[in-house]
Amino acid sequence: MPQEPELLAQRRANMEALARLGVDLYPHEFARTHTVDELVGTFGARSRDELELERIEATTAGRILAIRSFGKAIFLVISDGRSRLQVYLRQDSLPERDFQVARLLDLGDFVGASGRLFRTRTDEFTLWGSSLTFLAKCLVPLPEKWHGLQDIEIRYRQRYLDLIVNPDSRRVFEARSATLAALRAFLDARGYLEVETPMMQVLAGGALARPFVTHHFALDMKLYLRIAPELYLKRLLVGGLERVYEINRNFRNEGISTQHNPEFTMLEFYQSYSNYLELMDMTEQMLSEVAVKVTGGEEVGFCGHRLSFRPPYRRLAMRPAVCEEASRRLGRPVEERECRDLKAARALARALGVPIEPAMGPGKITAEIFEALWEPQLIQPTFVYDFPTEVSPLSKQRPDDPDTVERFELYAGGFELANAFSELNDPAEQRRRFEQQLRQREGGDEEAHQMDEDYILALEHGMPPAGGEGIGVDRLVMVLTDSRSIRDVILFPLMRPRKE
RNA sequence: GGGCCGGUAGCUCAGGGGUAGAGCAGCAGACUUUUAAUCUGCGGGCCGUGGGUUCGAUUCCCACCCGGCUCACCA
Repeated sequence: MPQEPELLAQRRANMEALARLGVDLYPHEFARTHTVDELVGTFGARSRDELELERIEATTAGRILAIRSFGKAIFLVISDGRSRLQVYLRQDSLPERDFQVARLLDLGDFVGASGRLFRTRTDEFTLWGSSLTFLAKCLVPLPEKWHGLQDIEIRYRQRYLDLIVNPDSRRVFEARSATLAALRAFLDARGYLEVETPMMQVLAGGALARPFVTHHFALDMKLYLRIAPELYLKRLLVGGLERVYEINRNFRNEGISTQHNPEFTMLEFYQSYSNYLELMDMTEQMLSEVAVKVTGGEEVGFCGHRLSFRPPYRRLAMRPAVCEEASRRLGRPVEERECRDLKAARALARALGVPIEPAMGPGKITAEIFEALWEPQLIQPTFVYDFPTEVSPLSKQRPDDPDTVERFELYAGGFELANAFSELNDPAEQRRRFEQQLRQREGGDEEAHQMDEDYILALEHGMPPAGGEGIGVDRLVMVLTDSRSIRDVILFPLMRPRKE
């Protein structure tokens, strides 16, 4: 029989001593007149004389983060998660039992206290306790007060500990909430309808990625967790909902990295009678507004850079950008037709040292070259537009150039934040694109798009011209909170379970 | 999946082939305005797991587990 670790046994002993005093260890409620944050916010700036004059009585509660005991007097620091407040307990100011309770407290316990606000000799804003109520026991020792919780694995696995001791972590998730609210406010103000579409789909479409597979017993059918909501949102355009958006989780069965979590939050919005050029302007307005609401300004610090979300953003057409950078690196003029011809594109990739697969066509090769040459240097918000049709099975072609689609991606901080295009609404062309994807799938590309007859049927009923966009919300929050890893902006990122 | 780095007390971290170290936290005592409280004393460890080398391994070697960064795939 393993012995209970000493630190846990000591806390349990304190709890049992409280029980012997007749203390309710887990009372059902506690009525506060103020939260700690309200007390600090409302009265924390009052001078000592003002507090003496006003004699403000208050009842508040929180978790104990520090105990400084002087025998017949005890200072507690309690927190409501937002702010911290010192509570002064002295034997001659409290009922006898309350002081006995105070002596049995451990760091991390929850308590409530009533008393009068004052300032100590050292000018600390403090509640002079006249009663103390035990509210909940913390049976496990918390991380240290001074260094906080550094172990990144525990921060992710036991996020509650991170939130208790690392105020910066809490701020990140407050900023995340503010980001979602700001995105919704922006779209709501423009007449968008927020909708929810299936997360479990018969066919995982709308993006190019490997899906998670599950099974429904009653219907005895295979189901996929969605990799994107796109094709359902566009069915709603067919249904006459002219402006729709969805903020929800996507699931992709791919690698995990500082920029990838298997489940991640995506905003997708679609606007009838719009196109990718309008969406660029709208994206600039949206991100500017969101940045101001979340961080207080259009400029944000990210990984040592100052990113400016003040419009307009730089705009780079993909093939000309590839030619420009390739010319610079190769020391000879590279022409756009080299990006459109398979043999020339292969040669170009080889010359630039960009790895490619035999099955890739010139469009895919061009996109690969672009990412290799440009992505790391796209720190300031930048629109990359006019993608090869080959890599964009759901986008509408340019009227003057069928090899190019009206599509852009927004880069910031060195990675992709958004993807948008004029939506392909011609069912016959959509069928041809799916068929092209099927050929790529047969060529070994697991992520090529599947044929979706039901979606084509929807298009056959007529979809108005429209623009649509997806924004990686986690990545946006990363940029707005200067977080290096996507795991820092997801409360419970996926971790391999611990053994035993 | 490949490469590099890490895992030692509740937390933050040193250390190193021969009894395991510090600070904070904890326990006992003193102290009725402290605030990283202070002072005195005391506990606390499967040194990630399993093998191997060795008289002896927490230390060296191998494998594995968990994590971080990075590359590849992707958003």
